[in-house]
This record gives sequence, structure tokens and C-alpha cells, in this order.
Amino acid sequence: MLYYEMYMDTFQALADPTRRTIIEMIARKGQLNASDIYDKFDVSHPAISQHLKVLRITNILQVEKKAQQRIYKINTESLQEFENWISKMKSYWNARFDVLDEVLELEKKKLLSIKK
Amino acid sequence: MLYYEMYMDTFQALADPTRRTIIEMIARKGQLNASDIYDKFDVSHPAISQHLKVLRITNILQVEKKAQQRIYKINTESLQEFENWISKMKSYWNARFDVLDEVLELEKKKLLSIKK
DNA sequence: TTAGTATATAGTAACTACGTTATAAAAAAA
DNA sequence: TTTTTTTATAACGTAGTTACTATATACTAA
Repeated sequence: MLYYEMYMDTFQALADPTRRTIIEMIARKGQLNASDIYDKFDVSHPAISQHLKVLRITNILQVEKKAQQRIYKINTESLQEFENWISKMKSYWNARFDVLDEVLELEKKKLLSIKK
Repeated sequence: MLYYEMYMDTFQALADPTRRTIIEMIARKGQLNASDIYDKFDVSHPAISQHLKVLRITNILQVEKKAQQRIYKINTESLQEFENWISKMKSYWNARFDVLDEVLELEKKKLLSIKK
């Protein structure tokens, strides 16, 4: 077992371009078996197999057995974690603009009352 | 110059937990200078400075000079790229469910017409 | 049972990333 | 001008990541 697989997380899993391509391929087709994926890359089968392992471990992909074949599907919930993080960052950010809006609104009122 | 900085991308930049924490800190406060950030971590200043460099290069953070200080802010557009990728994956996925819905709807109609 | 197909794992080499200490640079204060 | 403050860069060691070849596993087909 590869050492890094023990603490690999979703963000790390998505950092690799090959893994992102694998995800895109599966997302487009709905599901793919390992061979379908191997064939699209110039790297060795084991290299792709390791990437698939990382995506399994991080729960980005789900597997189903069908005879010798492994059928891979996306687990959308895992991508949610990711999206949530971005949303959180944005909401912090927007919250700051809300505060700014209030300040500006107050300033506007002040200016208007002076004009009167 | 560190070798990896030349091809570091947004996904890779966000893969590091320290860098995500830095982003969170800045998102909450609106802006922070380098010292504010150094102080929150147990690692050395240069270590954080390098993380800031990565976040600058990948355009996740913007910098402003004020005397010796460097004031860091979030560049929300860069996070957008990220969010877009996730959305794209989800839409592929959902498009597949739409097809499935149509199939199911057709099946339902068939069943109903048989019952008649 | 033996051969074939599909996939995963082990072991290893090369490269990449992150942290450290030492040093530099640039502006401010004394 | 010298010292202090703030931040960045250089050089380098260690640890983590990815690719490869060889081998194992597990199921199917003959």
C-alpha cells in the first residue's frame, strides 16, 4: 500500500490533472470501467489504477464489480464538500460587502439629510 | 525560485491545508498583512511567505504595498474557475439524470397504456 | 484444469513539494 | 547613517507523489 493513500483528501485528489480528466470522462459518460479509462491515456495501466485507487479512497468514485470488470461512477456527494468550501469562502467575502453596503447606505442617508 | 511554482495551478494551490487556512483567514477579515498571517501558524515565516507566493502566482490572492507591509486580499474570480469546474461536472451528471427521467417517463406511459 | 482477460498491488526510481536556517531587500525610525 | 521592522528569496534536506516494470488476484471461457 502506498503511504500517501492513508491521508489523501478530496482537495489533494483533485489537484492531479490526470485524476480530474478521469472524473470528467466518467461524469460525461455516466460510468466507465477501468479499461475504458486506461485506453484514453498514454501512461501505464498501473498508473491509472493508482489514480483510481486514490479516487476510491477519497470517495469521489464508487465501484461496482461485474465479473472481472470494475465499473466506476461519480459520487457527487464528495464533490459537494468541495463546493461547500468555496461557498463558505464566498459567503465570508459577501458578508463583508453586506457590511460595506450598510456603511454606504448610512453615508448616503447622512448626505441626504445634510442636503435638506 | 522554486521549481514547482512555474506550473502550480489553482487546484494544486488549494490542495495544501495551510494555504486553505490562509484563504479562510483572509476571507473572514477582508484583508490581512503578512505578519497577521505569520502569527497564526507554528511554522516559520519563510514557510508562510512561500505559501503566499503560491497564492499570489495562482492569482488567488492580490497584494497591495503599504510601506514595508504587504496587504493580502482574496481575488474571488480565481475561486470561480474552481467552482465552475465542479458545476460542469455536476451538470454532466445531472444531464444524465435528465435522460434517465425521460426514459422512466416513457416507460411509465407504456405501462399505463397497457393497463388500459 | 488450463488459458485468457481485466484489474490491482508490490517494489522501486525519479521527481515534486514543503519545511528549515541563513541572507537579502526595502522602507521607517532613531 | 545606522538600526529596526517587515517581508521575500536562496539553498538545501526530508518527505510525499507519481510513474514504471513485474507480479498477483479473480473471474470467465475453453
